[in-house]
Amino acid sequence: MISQTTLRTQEYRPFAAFAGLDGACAAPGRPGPAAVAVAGGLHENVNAGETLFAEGEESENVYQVIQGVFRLHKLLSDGRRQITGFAQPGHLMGLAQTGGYIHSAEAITQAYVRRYPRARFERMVEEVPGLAHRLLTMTFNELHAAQDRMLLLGRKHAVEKVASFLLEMAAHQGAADEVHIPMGRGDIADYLGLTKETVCKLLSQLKRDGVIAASSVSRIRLRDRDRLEDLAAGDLADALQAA
Amino acid sequence: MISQTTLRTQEYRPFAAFAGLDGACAAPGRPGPAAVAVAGGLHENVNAGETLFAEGEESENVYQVIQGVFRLHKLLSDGRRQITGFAQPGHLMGLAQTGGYIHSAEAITQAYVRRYPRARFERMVEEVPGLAHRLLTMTFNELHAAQDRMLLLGRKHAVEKVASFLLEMAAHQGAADEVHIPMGRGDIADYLGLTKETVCKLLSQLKRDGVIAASSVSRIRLRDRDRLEDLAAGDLADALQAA
DNA sequence: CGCGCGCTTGACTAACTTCAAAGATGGTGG
DNA sequence: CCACCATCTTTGAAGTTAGTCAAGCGCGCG
Repeated sequence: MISQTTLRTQEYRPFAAFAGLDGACAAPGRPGPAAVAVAGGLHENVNAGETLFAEGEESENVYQVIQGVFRLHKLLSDGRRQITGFAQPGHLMGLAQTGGYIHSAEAITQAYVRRYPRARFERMVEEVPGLAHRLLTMTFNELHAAQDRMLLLGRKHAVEKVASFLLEMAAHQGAADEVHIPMGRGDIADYLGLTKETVCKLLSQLKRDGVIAASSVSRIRLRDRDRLEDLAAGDLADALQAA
Repeated sequence: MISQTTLRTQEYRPFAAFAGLDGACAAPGRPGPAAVAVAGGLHENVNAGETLFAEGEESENVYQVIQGVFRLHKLLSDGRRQITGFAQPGHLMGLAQTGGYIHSAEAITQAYVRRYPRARFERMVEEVPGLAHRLLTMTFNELHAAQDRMLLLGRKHAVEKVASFLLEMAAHQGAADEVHIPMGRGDIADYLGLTKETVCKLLSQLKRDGVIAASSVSRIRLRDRDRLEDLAAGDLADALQAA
């Protein structure tokens, strides 16, 4: 059986189903800095590079991304970092079961989020019909994506990881061939379990081989999507020309 | 901030909350091979090495492990394998949202499972009060564990992976110092993103250093749990004696 | 326009894998 | 009950991939 893993990853859109959360509840809540009361939550601004919440911290709020991109990461004590995901508009962040947040959230770009105090969010889940079920669907999809990423982290080679990443980004952006990469090379590396140097070298190699082209550091064009998909799936791993 | 990641992983027990599913529903359903009708599902036997379901297959059933251990894995087309988890008693398997199963399930030991046809399971989730919420909790816990494993796969060194694995197994078995390892070295390797040879060599190294002892291949005694926890957390990575 | 940070590249190194072979283990049948 | 065989585990030597270190480049911001 041919694994469809990579393709499935590309099709996955986290939390798109949650868009309908709006207007479910409109309560006061103390406005934080730069907060604006909006139907169902407090609208807040987060600047690029700012930390929204940190791993281990008491989980007081649930956030939904309105605009911008966040990185979610975990750290080892010596500073090694694993980015467990990027949160794009629609995505919920900070859903901790008990205890503190399970990862940190930092804005990669300037961003807006909607904030729901934890207790209020939980009340909504109890009261709004169908919300628990939608949350369940979203969480399953997250889990599914997490398992694809385990396969990537544990078993894919560096080129395969980079190819998978490019296709995943493309899928999030409507599968156009021109992909915008909002995060830096270090973030990509910590997402794929590589170093920033390795990411650079492999992007350069893909450019040399004509699989991709770059109009700028953060804008990449997928010139040969089939080749990229074969690479991401683990076929043709050695089909690229040597340096 | 010191990451508590590893400790949290150890404390995690998948699907323990689901024990109460019993007796929720008792319907006929065609009995499969060796199937016995039991409150809430069909009781089935699975022999060691048998495949319960395969990645991509139409997801017709949801299973709960009654006895035994399963490995859940995904494959790349050239045979590289990533084990995304081990399912122990209480654990639900085969919860696919739409389309086929997201991974394969194979019995490591002789096992018993309870089978719920998919439609029936979904009806139960709708009808049994609190079940959706319990499922949500379980899925969050799964996701949490998956993110810990991303950190392990992407950023931990080989010794740290093996140490983490031993502690995770110990935590599943009531944290006693004598740990039973039901799976082979190859399974451990495919779970940790290593090769079986590397797993062997590092277990031997841990033995030489007095951190663990082995009365048999599948029975390991944790002699210095503190050291093992430091290793698993990524501290002391180089504190072991060289070969 | 200039400066700084992040990106890129190359040479070297280390960690893990691969390959090969010997050593346990346990299940089966004589 | 023991011997045999297949399979899994263990160990060592050689090979590869990705990481580390170091230096130059270039984009974008002020």
